[in-house]
Amino acid sequence: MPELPEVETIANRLKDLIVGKTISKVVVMREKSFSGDVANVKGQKIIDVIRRAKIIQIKLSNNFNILVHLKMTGQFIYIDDDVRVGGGHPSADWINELPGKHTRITYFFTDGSKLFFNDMRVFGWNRVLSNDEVREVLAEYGPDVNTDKFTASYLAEKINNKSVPIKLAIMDNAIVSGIGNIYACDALHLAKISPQKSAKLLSNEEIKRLVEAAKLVINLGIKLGGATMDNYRHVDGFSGRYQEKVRVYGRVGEVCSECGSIIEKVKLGGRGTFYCPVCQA
DNA sequence: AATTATGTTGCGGT
DNA sequence: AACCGCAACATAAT
Repeated sequence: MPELPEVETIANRLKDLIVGKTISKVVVMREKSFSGDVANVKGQKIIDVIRRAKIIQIKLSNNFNILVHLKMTGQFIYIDDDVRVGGGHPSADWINELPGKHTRITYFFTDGSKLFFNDMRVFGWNRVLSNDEVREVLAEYGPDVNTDKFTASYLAEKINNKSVPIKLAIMDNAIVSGIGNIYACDALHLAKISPQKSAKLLSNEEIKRLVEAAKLVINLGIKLGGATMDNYRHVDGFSGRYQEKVRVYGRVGEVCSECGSIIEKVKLGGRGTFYCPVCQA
């Protein structure tokens, strides 16, 4: 899935586009992508769209919500009267053809506009939940990486007895929310810490550097509208630009911007992990 | 053509 | 309990 910057970009744009609209109809093409009662969304007005962790919360006027996790390949594409917002023409077929092969849910609004939930791999979900149920779900997540609650002392306390590689610790959303594979790799490179290093062996100095680096790369990601490595698109179909600034993610065999060494790739927790063997020794 | 990888996370096993 | 590996699924790349 999109990580925090990608989800933030989508939630912000969605807010501008659909707050105030009323849902007239929901068409579910793939049951696995949707749970809850359609009756609780039909006829309801959208009063807000916010992001928490990597989750989008669409708040409805009846105190219910559509909670959405995009997982790996989920995407929202918004169409107003068949005119693409922004007037762009993204080249990918799965965006030009709507509903497409991977459209799992379509939300129809009373003004004729539509919101498509596409999800190639069908890992993502849309759940209709009460306010209380939403609170319960979100309570499982650690503080968002880009908030003041995520501090060096907080992280130190969370990892001081964890022997897992530090990269897996910062990708654990119960510890800190919002960091996925791309930004984990890049944050560790910026902080000059080996992704394999056991979490509990980090010095206080390293923890401080890591927290600052994570905030920096995540905030840069937000500023650039996320990273479009593959499936991620903005709500109106356009790409993000963080991939143009990526430090190490996906750059195996290329040159480290800091020292000129060749970037290597290993597997950690089953995920591709990119790092500079010299800067992050 | 079969194998491997993919922006996530939750499960079942050790 | 902490940790590891893999499964959920579809596709593209090697």
